[in-house]
Amino acid sequence: MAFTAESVLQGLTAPQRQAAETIDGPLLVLAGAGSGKTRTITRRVAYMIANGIPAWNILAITFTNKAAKEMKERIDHLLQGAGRMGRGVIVATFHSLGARIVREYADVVGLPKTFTIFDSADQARLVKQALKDLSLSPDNFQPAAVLHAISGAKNKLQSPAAFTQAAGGFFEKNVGRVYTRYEALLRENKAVDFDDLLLKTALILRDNADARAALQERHQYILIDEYQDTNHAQFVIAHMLAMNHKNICATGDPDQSIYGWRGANLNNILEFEQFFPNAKVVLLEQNYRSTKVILQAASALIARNTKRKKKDLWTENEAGPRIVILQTNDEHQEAAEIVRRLKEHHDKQGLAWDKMAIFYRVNSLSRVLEDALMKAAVPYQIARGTEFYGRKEVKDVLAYLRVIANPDDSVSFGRIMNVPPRGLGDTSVTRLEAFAGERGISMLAACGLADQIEGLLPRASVACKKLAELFGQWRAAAMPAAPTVLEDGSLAPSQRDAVAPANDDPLYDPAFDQVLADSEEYVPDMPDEMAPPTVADAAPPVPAATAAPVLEGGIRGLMERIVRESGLDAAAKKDEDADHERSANIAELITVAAEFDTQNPGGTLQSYLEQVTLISDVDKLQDSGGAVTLMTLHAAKGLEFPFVAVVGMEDGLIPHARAIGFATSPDELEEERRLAFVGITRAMKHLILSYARYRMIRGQTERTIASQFFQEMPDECFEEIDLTAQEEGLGSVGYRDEASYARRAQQTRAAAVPERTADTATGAEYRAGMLVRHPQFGMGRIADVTPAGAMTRVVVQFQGGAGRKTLILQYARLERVDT
DNA sequence: GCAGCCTTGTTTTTT
DNA sequence: ACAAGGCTGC
Repeated sequence: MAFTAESVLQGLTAPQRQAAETIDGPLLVLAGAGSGKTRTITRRVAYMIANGIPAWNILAITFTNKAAKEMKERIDHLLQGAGRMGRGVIVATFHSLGARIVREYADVVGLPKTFTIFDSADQARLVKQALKDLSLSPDNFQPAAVLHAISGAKNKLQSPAAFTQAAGGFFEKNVGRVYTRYEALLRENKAVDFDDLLLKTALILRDNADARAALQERHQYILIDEYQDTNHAQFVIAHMLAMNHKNICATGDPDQSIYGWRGANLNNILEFEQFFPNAKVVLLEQNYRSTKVILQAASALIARNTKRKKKDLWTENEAGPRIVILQTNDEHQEAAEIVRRLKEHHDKQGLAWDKMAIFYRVNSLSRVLEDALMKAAVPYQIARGTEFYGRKEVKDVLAYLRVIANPDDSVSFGRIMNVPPRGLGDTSVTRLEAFAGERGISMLAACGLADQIEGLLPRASVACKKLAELFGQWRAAAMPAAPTVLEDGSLAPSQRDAVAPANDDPLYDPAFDQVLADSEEYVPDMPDEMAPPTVADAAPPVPAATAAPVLEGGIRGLMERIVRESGLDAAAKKDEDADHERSANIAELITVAAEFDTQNPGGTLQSYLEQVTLISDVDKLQDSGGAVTLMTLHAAKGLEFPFVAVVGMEDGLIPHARAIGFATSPDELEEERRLAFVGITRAMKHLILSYARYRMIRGQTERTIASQFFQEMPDECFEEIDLTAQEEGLGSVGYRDEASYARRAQQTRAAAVPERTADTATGAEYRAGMLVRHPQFGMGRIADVTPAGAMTRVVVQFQGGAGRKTLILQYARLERVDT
């Protein structure tokens, strides 16, 4: 078949075709679950190329690396079949795109090109350090909460100054101080965090006309998938890129927005037409994935939401079997029964293992399932790609690499300074830190000058010098072309504090402005991954990549050398009996690095580190692994399986306790409903929704009640299997007990309160109206109590700046104030 | 300086 | 239940 504009549209339905044909101007594709969205957009890209649009001018943004890789493959496949190459199409995630743009325009934001990307663990470390520097207690300012606030600010493009200015209460004011210090620490380490990849990209595009123009020309046709899950920073990036050529296609489904907690703004998609006037809107409502029964239940559920664009999903598929609602005594019985049913389908119907999946709300539920699968000898894979990179020994090796790539990364250096033990204990580290702080140099640099440090033991001094020397050698081998950032005076921290002219823009950040001023002589170069391929009939629009440092022996060779020369392998071997997995994990890391070398010949150390840092849980999943797939509901987005089981369909899990509370926003409950909707609509034919009457949560067995979402789906979709022994007393709180649902829920919750003495709060002794004292927020009055055993929540109206807060009683350390 | 024990806390979900 | 961080004893 000839490769023509017409041929690539073959087989599309009318609305799909309409979407694929609209390549100029803004386009919104509202694609219902299972409506053939991926098919449509890959064809759309092929259609563009068939119409003569250079592949490298097309940018497709996906949600995960895995989705990016798959889309690339599908496009390649479409174009190769027609004798053309589509390799030049850039497919990236917002974060990987951000990493490349920030790398390319690093000097515009005052960073060396070798900057490090900090992961969540590094971020937590930095926040703790910032709290310490400001003498704020981590008890009153939980690092996770502070980090969340900082992340929220960054997603809204708020600089520390702007955030502090807008801060209302006591807590926020202090978060503002922490944010300021946190940013300074990032800069000292020449590092960025995940949010910075978006924020800095947005700022580069917004504030640097040259960069904006260049990037607009490079990315003339933009396609953004999962648009419902974009946050403000991503929105700004999209707008800045598209504002000139206006060829932007957003695809998504408001009903599948499940990342509100991460700053995703549903309005980005709901109000697309206001942001992009004259936008064409295409609705894909026909579902090709699921049976009528599954679709009916899902549609009924999602219809309860108010924040949505109404869509009527329909299908020509068969009615299919009813959805199984499985009730069991506990999570062990639940897991065993689900595995039994999977096995039955495998053995009797010949359904392959990789056609089945089990979803859960929280990762902690996976353990019991794993046990049951293992016991039944059922092969399974679990979407936890990041877990491997979270292991201590793996992080240690990567920390060495990060210091080699960026010697200013003192967070990584601090991590491995004494790993394996080389006689540098707390005292020596403190001395070194003080010395480095005084001189404004990195920890590694301080190590090199160890003999100048007063009070440092000779033994420690020798160890320091030796370590610094090792890093010198490694750097020379790995970064031949790289200038030593240590000697690069233009990036001195003092630059940050320079006084900038007044500006009343609330988003204005003086530090950013300062670095902009230095960006005149910037000459863009193309990161190699983004460089367009050489195509015979058209020249790439930008010069080829500048020579990257060639790494002898690849990442693998470097890694092997480090592991050997640092003494890591000796240390791992030494206590092999205690922890035999350690050497194995390091070996595995080296194997994966070797794969990277093969796939990315000439790949730089930065590109390797970038890839492992930006990896996501689903990225490692294999399509044809011949294994049952286990993952969270969040990770399941975008996937489909003939057989799906969703476990833990209980109030408190789905919807999660965080979202049920009386005082929490209805928006959160809607997001939980969307999450359930996503889970259900992953199923093509068979679906099990299960709940257990008792479930062990954090070591405590808790009585549960069925998810309230069961009430929202029609009974005729269900077949109920009840494996609980009908016992005396409470009876079973099933999904059907609508009339007495609320009353029973209360009873069950009250009965579920574990045995505790009066001094541990369970809610019984707290009532609305009572005066209480909180160690952090001070005096307040209880507005509401929601009894739920260990999860009992109280809403307290605090006096002073703290305002109204919902607290988990068990953790809140509330104190009654008797009047 | 370091290993092992004990206390403490634990807001899902993730790039 | 489980992990991380602090403390104690060598």
